[in-house]
Amino acid sequence: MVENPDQRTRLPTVEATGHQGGVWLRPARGRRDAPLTVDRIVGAAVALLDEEGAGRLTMRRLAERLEVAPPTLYWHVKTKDDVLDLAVDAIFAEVPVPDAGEWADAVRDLVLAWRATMLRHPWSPPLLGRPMLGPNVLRRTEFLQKTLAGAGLRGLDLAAATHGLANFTIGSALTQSTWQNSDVRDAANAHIRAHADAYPTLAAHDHLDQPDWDALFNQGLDRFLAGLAGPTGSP
Amino acid sequence: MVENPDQRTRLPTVEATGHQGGVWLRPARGRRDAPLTVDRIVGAAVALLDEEGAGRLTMRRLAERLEVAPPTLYWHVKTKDDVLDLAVDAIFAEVPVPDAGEWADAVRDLVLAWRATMLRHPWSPPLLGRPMLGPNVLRRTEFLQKTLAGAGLRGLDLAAATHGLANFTIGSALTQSTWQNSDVRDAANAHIRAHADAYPTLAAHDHLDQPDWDALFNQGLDRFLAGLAGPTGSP
DNA sequence: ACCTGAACACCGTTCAAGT
DNA sequence: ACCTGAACACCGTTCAAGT
Repeated sequence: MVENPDQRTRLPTVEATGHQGGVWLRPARGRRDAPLTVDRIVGAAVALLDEEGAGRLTMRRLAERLEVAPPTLYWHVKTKDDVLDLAVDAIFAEVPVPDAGEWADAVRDLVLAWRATMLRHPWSPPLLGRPMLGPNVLRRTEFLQKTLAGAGLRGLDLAAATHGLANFTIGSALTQSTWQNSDVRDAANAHIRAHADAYPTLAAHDHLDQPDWDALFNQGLDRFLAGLAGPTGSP
Repeated sequence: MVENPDQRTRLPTVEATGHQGGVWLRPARGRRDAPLTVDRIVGAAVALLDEEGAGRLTMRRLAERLEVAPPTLYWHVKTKDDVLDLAVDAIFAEVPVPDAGEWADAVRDLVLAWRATMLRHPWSPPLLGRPMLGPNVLRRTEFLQKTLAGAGLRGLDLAAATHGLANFTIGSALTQSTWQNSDVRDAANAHIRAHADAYPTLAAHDHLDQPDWDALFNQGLDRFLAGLAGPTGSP
């Protein structure tokens, strides 16, 4: 896109610097737009992941999108894995931290928003197997555990509730993000129907072709929350 | 490992074929061991994944382990993704399908074995985001749903129970496989303690440094099963 | 039918060099 | 301080060719 890059290496005569448009028209290479920052890299990574999926995120393609040479990224970021970790944490900034209020409502709001964010970025659930220690994730996990502690949970009950809610939510998002692609879902359903002799129950209930994933998740969440107020928990 | 491969390309004289050890000592190239099969490829892939993790599974390294040239794999298998899908299904053959009996016991046995298998192969949980349609996975999912249906669950209750159990189990395995590496866990804990002002609850409860992941999972599972016999479910 | 060498179009990352 | 070209050591996969 730089039409005559050699121009830059010539001695700076008045001709080259002052006339025919001058500095303003000559493409400044490097900092074309804003200067490159970690935030811009992460933003471009999230956009690339949203548009094309995890398999297409490449340091080279990311650099191209930022109009920068690939090695440039490594001045701002240590490895590609760093970019992925930052991208995961970045999307959780979209999850609103609820106001204090009835504990069960606050927990429900947080979990539902958490799930919605993962489903909006379906490349994210498979990445949650890496240590999530970014500020956005930790702040929301802190809120979850604090709210449950405020409801009276202690010790093992508290740990089981916090991890249980997170794990159920993550697992649900992982499953749903797999089957929400209608081509994949239809092929899966056809496969199960074709082997209805081996999988009669799955075939009869269209196990992988749920009409309402939201209702499924909500029922699980309701039961989980009801269980927290149950025999062992004490709120 | 072939000391003099050129020997093979010479005209077959008596000298080359019959003497000095002859066929038996001359390395037969290609089918050195058993002939290559999809099963042997998948077995080698699982071994490689167990020993070195997902990041080190490469078609080239897999071929090397099987003493075969890399393109050879592509006669038996279509893509690397196929190998991954087959590897995931292969490990679930380790999960025993319980005998019929008390439905809650059967479900518990299946889920606990499922979880144990994933934790024995910690590379597997992050791969569960791909369509799992292998016979081992489907047979066990069929058993789970059939057992829950036998307990009287129907419609949304049945779907929510089947997916809920699977999702909770998958999510738990994903989380635990991340934090069971003690180096990662210690670093995470140090990080949270260092920011105890921002994450007071997490820091106070050592959120990521659970002494007993099994107890955590068991409590969640117990509550889930209890909920199935509760207000909405009818068994 | 089954296997291979050579090659293609990529990767992530390093490093000396530019400005 | 920030960016680049060239290069290294890899990838997954294809294909014509061997046996």
